[in-house]
Amino acid sequence: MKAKRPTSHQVAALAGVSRTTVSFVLNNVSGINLPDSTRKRVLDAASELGYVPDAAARTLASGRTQTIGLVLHGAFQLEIDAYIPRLLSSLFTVSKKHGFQVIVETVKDFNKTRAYRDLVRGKQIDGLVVIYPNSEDEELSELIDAGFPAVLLGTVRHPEEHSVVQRSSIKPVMDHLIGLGHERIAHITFAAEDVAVAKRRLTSYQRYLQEAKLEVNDTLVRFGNYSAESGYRAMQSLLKNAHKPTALFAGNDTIALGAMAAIQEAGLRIPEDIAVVGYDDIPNARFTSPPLTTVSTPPLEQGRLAGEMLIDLIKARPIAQRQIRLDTQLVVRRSCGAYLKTN
Amino acid sequence: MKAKRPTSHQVAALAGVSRTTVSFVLNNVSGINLPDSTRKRVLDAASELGYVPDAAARTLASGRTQTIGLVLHGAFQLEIDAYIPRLLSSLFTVSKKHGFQVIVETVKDFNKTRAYRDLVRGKQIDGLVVIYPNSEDEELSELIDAGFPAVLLGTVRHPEEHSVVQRSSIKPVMDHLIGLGHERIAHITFAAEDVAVAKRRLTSYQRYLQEAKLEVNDTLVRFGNYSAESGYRAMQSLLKNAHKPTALFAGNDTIALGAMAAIQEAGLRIPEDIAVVGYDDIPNARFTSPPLTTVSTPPLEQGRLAGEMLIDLIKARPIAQRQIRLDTQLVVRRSCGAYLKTN
DNA sequence: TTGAAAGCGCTAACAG
DNA sequence: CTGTTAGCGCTTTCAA
Repeated sequence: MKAKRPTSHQVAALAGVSRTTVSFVLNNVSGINLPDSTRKRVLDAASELGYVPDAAARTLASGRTQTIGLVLHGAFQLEIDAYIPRLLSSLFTVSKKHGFQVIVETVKDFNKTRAYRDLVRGKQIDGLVVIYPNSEDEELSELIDAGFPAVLLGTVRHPEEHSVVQRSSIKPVMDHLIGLGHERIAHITFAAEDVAVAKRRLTSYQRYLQEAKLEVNDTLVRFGNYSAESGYRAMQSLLKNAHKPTALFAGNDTIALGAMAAIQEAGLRIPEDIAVVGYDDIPNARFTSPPLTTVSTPPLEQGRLAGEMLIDLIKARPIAQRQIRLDTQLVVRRSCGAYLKTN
Repeated sequence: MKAKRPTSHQVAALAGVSRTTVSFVLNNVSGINLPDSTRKRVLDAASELGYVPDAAARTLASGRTQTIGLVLHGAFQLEIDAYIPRLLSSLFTVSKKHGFQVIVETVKDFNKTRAYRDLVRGKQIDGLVVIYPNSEDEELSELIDAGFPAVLLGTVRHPEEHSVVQRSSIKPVMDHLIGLGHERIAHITFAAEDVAVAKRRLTSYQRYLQEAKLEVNDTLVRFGNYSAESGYRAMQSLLKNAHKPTALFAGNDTIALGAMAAIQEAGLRIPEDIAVVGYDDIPNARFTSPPLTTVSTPPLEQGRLAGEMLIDLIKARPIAQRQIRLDTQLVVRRSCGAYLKTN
């Protein structure tokens, strides 16, 4: 691509106007009334030359990058968790619709990263979406305090921060399992405790057990690490308990898949011997054997809303609500449910 | 973030040198021998001020963006196919390691898109990775002919084009199924025919059937569309055939998952009634019920190699080979295999 | 070995 | 309503 690209100068020359006018037309600057004829001449000239503005020059001059940064937990989330790609997809779509690019920044360790700083200070992005931010992330707090546009997903850290989160459906899950008569309900988290959402699912699980006067016991809890593999191993470990659980609440569907494999491999039936509930309702959840009971969550909507909120923020438009809470819903399938009632 | 960011000017002032020197030090320009003392003064000044170069200014001046563009088939690939996110992950990782950002461009219709053009002409990227490029994509060909760095994944269009592809393992799959005695083997593609890889899997399937003098019949073929859902429906349709297939070769694992659900829902057993083979060996494949026989493919390696090749291309370094072909391997699990032999 | 200075291509005051 | 012009912050050639 050594070929000289056309510049706004050439477009101006061809259209017989100044570069200013070209800029006005191409950026659709409001408050300027150009005759349609001029406008058309410019547009025609631009398309004839195949003119596309140089992004860097535009950014340098305007201070806007038309790019948003998406920060997530490195390899784990992208390689394994089926929720994230769908979130990404809708974020890409909505961003594109509004003329924004998305830069994805994968972060290994949230506690010692310069990911935000370099992206923000290098003026590469106009705003930030952070998935599952760490509650103690100081750098993020500083950025937000300084007024940098940011939308957090999944975790509410501070009510003033802009966020899109899901309402929890842990209570319906636990009510359902307890209603079926289960008394030894195990839990496998989908991530370590430093991921706030994973931790919250765990503590909610414990709270609802307590409220139902059921056994709250650490021997019924295991920590997964995003992958089906980790769910598989966690379940194997749970099956070694003296008193086996009669039900499992998995931190997410991927964990549940691994756990189901471990259960069936041990010669136990789902749900007759052990009922299983997941979380997220990934597209495959209805195609497991048996189909997985889970909580349906809206990744596409979450991505879209986060993108729209961030863009509003970037454009300094008023935000209706700083915190959007999305509904989630228990979806009962065969992996737990009617079957047990007939026992 | 209204706070004025420090510029190279201020770093220069603090270090008592010129901006040129700052630029030399920060960019590690070779062929310039600066005394370590100067170098250190600059580095110290930069870190004291928290200086991060303005990306746009740097790009404008240097002509380099340090960004690569990744083009894929919109929502479908990202939301559904488990292969893509893993590829992305490794591409992100390797890019980051070499100081490159990644811009993801999702494309709806490869036949009428300006995705490449705007990204390239807007000088937003230094190079391009295209996943499953369309064989007839003229725009892409023009770009490559013009010498723009590009690496294609999954599809070989022209031997001269840089690409990272997988060796096919269709033959081992078909050999295995045929060796087990199957005579009516069905196939569900993972995408429509315009995706070259999907098409190639189909034609290979047909070729090996033919070579084995087995029935090649369009009633045994269905077209899926990435999702498990589409595999599910395709299988339901296959099960309506007068002569049911005794084995299924699914275009990928996600399709296989849906198909397995349809088979089991119809009251049939896997592999006793119908054997199933997938493609990709997604992380969940060993946790299906029964575990899925499939072809293991190396998304992480593919992403890494593509990234490295592209960066070599961008930096005009010599490329060892224009085409990298990765090995794939049949992984036999219970969804087809030993079981049938005992029948 | 270091510094001066000329752009890179665009935007957006400001002037006309 | 349109054109002139001064930067935006950096890289890099050339000269000192």
